Amino acid sequence: MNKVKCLPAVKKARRTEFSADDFAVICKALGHPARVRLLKILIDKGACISGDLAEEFSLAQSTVSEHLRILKEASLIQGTIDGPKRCYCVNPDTLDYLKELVGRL
Amino acid sequence: MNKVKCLPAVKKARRTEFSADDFAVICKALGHPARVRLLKILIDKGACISGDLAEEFSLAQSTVSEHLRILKEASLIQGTIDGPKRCYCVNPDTLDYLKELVGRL
DNA sequence: TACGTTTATCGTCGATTGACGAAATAAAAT
DNA sequence: ATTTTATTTCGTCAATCGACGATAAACGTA
Repeated sequence: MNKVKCLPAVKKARRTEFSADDFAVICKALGHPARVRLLKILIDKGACISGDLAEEFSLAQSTVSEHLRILKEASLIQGTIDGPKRCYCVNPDTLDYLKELVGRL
Repeated sequence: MNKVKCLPAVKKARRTEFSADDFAVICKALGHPARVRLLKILIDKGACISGDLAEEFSLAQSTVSEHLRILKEASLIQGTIDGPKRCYCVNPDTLDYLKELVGRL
């Protein structure tokens, strides 16, 4: 069972056949309630400063940062530097890809 | 972050608001490529005997059985006894629920 | 330059996962 | 009733996860 750690070419992968590996990578990243909530907040609010996100959870700042890193590694979100802060937002391509993969189940 | 290990009431949970916990439980179960492939085979073939499933993977039979157990715990599949064999099939309710949750992202 | 603010990374620890072979279980066939 | 077949469960082990506090890094500002 070969490992796939990230989704380097989300756009390319679309419109081809179902990829169990891609789907597993995305699902694994979403296999924790905190990460699902983080993603949902970003979807609903459009974008959020990392600090604001951390306040919504009863988790240490470093833990939230780690969850964000995992979501970013799966290409589900992307972060842009905004001064000393980080502004995170959803990666719509991966979200679309997820919906496409689920639709093909 | 409270833990949710299974989906005891998939049908009831539908048609209500988005549940990050339910979504995380399903995604966690699908966070391994072998389990995604197992589910896909069951979807495409309708139903499969456990032994036939193990042959498609370069994994020990007990490992495949364990993956099937995890899928079953997440209500994604269900198994019925067919003599000494087990016949697994998809649980369409959970699959629909997954599609619904993804649609609400 | 030095300081404060914000976020990422590091090191640690206990818990969980994934894999396997061996043993146990359940039903069918002899 | 014993054996065979099919599958689950158990025990083990290394690897990964999730959480935390402490530290480091990046940036704006005094």
